[in-house]
Amino acid sequence: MLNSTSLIAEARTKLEGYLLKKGLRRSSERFAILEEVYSRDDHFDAEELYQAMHQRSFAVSRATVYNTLEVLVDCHLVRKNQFGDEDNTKSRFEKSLGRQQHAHLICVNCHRVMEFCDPRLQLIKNTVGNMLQFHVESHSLVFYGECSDAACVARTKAAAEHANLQEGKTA
Amino acid sequence: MLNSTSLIAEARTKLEGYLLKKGLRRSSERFAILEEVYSRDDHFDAEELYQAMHQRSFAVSRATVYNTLEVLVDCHLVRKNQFGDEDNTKSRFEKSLGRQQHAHLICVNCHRVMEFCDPRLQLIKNTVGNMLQFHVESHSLVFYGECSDAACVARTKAAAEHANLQEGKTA
DNA sequence: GTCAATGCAAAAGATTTGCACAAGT
DNA sequence: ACTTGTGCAAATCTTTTGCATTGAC
Repeated sequence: MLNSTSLIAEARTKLEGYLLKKGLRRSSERFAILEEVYSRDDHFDAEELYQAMHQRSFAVSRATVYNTLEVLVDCHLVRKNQFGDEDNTKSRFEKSLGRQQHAHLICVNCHRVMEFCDPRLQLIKNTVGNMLQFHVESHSLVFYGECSDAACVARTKAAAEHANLQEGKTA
Repeated sequence: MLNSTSLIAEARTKLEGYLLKKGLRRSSERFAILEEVYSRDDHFDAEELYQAMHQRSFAVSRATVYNTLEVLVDCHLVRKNQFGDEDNTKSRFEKSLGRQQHAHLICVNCHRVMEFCDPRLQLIKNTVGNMLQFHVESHSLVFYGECSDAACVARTKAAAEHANLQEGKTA
């Protein structure tokens, strides 16, 4: 298992190789954004990354954030997710180097994101490719449900009771 | 297996029951939209539904389309999907009555949508719920890859050759 | 020096919202 | 009659784009 220091070093090297191969420029913004991405362990959106870069006093524009995230996704240093939970319109990103593909669990109440690996998914992937003559490149598996975090459960229960009262009134 | 005539009848009945239970009104728009949804076999977005309603000469506003789709999703007559392919920002919908949950395959080249069922997914679902103390309500499994449609393959191959030329020039 | 990358602000596209009117209860 | 649903247009939110400037090569 790689520690986070060598992980970022490996990521930097990989990005460098990719940029050279593609004839893209090794701008300081690209490496600074990579640094920020690899310093985080969460599933962040473009705006959060933008804000974090500003707090880290390496201010980049939103355009550069979006542009660079696309580059990082292209060279497989970042994975892009579309979780269809509360905010169906924005993408969430995570670093990918040294981390195997995993499923995501989204709590429909508190929007917490959890991760889960299951080797059976790989078997399904193989079957689907063969059956439908489809060359599978990647996948996304998301489970939606209710997490067991105490605060979330309490909040949800209270909200449900409130909703029942409302329903009782109108029905 | 239900035919489409009885399917729509069942859907209408179910919607009626849901609206009554919730104290919502049985507006003609809601039933007309349900009708349109159940007459289709594809994965459509809100705008396509809006346009279809206008061609069917039952003009409804976009606001009503969005509002009604939410109602139909709530009562499980419609499923809402976020496929993160070409258009990461819009949702695609499909009727759900009488159709089991399935995985989707999205061709990254032509954006064709295919469906696929695998019982092993259910097993994963059970495992994940138990392991992480998470009550799974629903899921979304999407495979991205290249389909084997002749026209799509030819188009993609031509595009790839063009891209290689470009890369050769700059690198 | 050249051309791609950045920053900014404006544009675009999907969805939501506020308000006046229509219609289901 | 009462109050929710609808229609319209404006607002919102994320992401993309155009253009002038900066910086990597």
